[in-house]
Amino acid sequence: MTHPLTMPAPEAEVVQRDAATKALVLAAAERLFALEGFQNVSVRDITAAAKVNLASVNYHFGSKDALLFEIFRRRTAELNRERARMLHEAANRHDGKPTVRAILGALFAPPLRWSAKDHARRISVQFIIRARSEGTAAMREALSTDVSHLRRFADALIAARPNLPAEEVYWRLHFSLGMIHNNRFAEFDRLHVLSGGATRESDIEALLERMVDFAEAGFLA
Amino acid sequence: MTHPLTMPAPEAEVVQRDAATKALVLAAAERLFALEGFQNVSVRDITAAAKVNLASVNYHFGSKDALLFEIFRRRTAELNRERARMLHEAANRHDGKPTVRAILGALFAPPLRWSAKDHARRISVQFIIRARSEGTAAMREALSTDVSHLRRFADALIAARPNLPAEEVYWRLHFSLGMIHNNRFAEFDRLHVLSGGATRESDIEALLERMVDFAEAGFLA
DNA sequence: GTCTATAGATGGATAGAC
DNA sequence: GTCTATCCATCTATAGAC
Repeated sequence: MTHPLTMPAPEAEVVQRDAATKALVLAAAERLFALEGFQNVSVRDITAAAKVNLASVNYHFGSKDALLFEIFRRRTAELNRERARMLHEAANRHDGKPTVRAILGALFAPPLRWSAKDHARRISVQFIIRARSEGTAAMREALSTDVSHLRRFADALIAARPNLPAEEVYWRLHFSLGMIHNNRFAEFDRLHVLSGGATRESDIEALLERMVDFAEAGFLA
Repeated sequence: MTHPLTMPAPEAEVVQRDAATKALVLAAAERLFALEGFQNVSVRDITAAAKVNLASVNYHFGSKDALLFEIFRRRTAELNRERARMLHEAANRHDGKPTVRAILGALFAPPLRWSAKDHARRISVQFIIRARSEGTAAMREALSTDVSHLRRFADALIAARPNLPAEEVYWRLHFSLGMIHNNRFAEFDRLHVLSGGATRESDIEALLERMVDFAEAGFLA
């Protein structure tokens, strides 16, 4: 025991460095994948950005694809949990039968609030959106789980609009999801150019209200 | 002249084979890129599918990226032309001031009709959608031109809803574009699973009307 | 214009020393 | 667990024969 007071035990130190390395890799990978695209980022890019060793990706995650999938799994689980929580709360507020507006709020608010300039999950939303089109076979497979999480939203919407054919409700849900999936940085930038700077995505709550207004009108049509 | 009646002149034959090879490459590349993603398709995959020589991509197009860009350029130009034509016709029908519904029809109809099961451009729509998220730097640059083609649609919508702040109109146009961009094969399949088979994208005209209904309601809200 | 062979570069994965 | 060196597969692009 050479430094009993200034240093942790060797085992603890190893565990700490281990966890730190893993977290550094996860953060760097998520960021690079979200910004550059999955196929445009190499393991070398990730480890260089994270300032860790090249071999650490394979050591901690097994492979590049496994790392990608781990990020995907964590973020979609977190997002789905938050959406389900908001839907549950909306149901509680409305005696188990939430309004179309409340359901759409639960669907839109989590990914939109994550997109706020100072939010810790800002980059995660971009990652998730990208995963929908560029994801690996394993990720596309896992998106079936996503369907089961959408089940509750579809059922709630059908209950909220009992006179509408279910098929119609599914299509409108599809349209609403399209509105969300279009919120990539590049699309915001293009819109900013088109509008001559009039659109600012900085006011997330205002954007959320705009989106809910638009989709709600579509559902009540 | 060995076969003057059964064969074209050698020069014509060469030109014909040339044009045929180029067309075969273009078709195979568009298809593979649309289905598998840009980075997941190699020049070898393309030339194998087109049953032409490996070197022909570089001979006819210069590089893999140039081939990709050529497909992108052709298809977006064709799509924008058709949208502009429909918008122009709608303006003519309404004394130069088309309704929100007619404008949305001109925006949605071309890519949706191309998506019909038996349409020659069915795969092109998938290619274009993919280009928006996976495109190269050159393609993203070219999407600025896309902005200028959207100008007319934005202006027409602003004129059709003069009491609405322009910023609001831009956001609603953004939402409407999101509805279109979400029409990837994978998303249709997922919706099909979620709805238990109730949604069939085979009836394109019905889907077009659903989309216009939804977006029009959002614009009139 | 077509085709084969290959140069030249990149990237995922791993062995083995520490 | 970390790190270097390296293997091996894959890919784009091109030279050069036909």
